[in-house]
Amino acid sequence: MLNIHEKIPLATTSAACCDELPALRLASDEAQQLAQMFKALGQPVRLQIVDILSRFGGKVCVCDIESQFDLTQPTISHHLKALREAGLVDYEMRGLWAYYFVRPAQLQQLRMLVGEWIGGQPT
Amino acid sequence: MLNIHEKIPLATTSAACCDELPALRLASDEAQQLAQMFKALGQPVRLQIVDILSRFGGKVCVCDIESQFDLTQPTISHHLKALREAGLVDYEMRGLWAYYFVRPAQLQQLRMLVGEWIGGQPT
DNA sequence: ACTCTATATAGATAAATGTCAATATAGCAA
DNA sequence: TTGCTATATTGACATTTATCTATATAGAGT
Repeated sequence: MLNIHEKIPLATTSAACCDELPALRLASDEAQQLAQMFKALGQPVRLQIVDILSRFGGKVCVCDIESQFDLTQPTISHHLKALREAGLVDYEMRGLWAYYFVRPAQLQQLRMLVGEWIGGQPT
Repeated sequence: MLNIHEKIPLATTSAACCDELPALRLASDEAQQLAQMFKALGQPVRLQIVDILSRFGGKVCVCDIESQFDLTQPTISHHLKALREAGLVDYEMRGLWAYYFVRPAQLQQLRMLVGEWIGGQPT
């Protein structure tokens, strides 16, 4: 039950502050990068794309991804780009086809962070 | 290396489709809910708020959260609302003060999903 | 009853996002 | 070379988002 104002008369406005609450552990740039990964997953279509790639566990042709959604090709391409820029997936060209796959190390980063968060607590 | 068109003459346009790629495992509404959690974490300020609450491991006064950021009170309030609506945090009023805390079960859901994704693969 | 304080809500605004239609790019096939 | 195919890029547009200022709400102290 943390509260900087606890036991300080209500009238007092700016109280000496918060050595109890540790400063941000996530440096701003680190938070930026992690947030970009979460954000990429924070869109149902992209979440499902990552789910497809992860569960298939290999390289999947864009055409197969497209066929799972009722969206235009440019829209899928746009979402794939967002996932690439977040570092969550990568791809490889083979002739005309592009094969996408997840980057497990990046997913691992997310799992580790969330794991640290709930590490101490009972489920 | 999945590709519905593999070994089908290029000229052929609509090929018989994709029984190899399993249908979406994440139902649309499930994806919606999970995506909302990821989206909530996909904003650096909210990510840091959750990090603060998780690492402190208890209930934290809004005033203490505000003091960590260079943002106005309504902006922090707005982000807390987004986290609440995603189900990631909850709060409790005590007099004038609101004490926020994480909901570990929801975080657990995220960790489980990501864990399933990378489960088979080497890190 | 009045005032002060902590938090939430409303309204405004600039910026970012998701989608589509149209076009570009580049490999393959005839 | 000419045309077809898979994917990416561009540009437009409506929606959502992050932020602020101003205001509302409601508990506490006097």
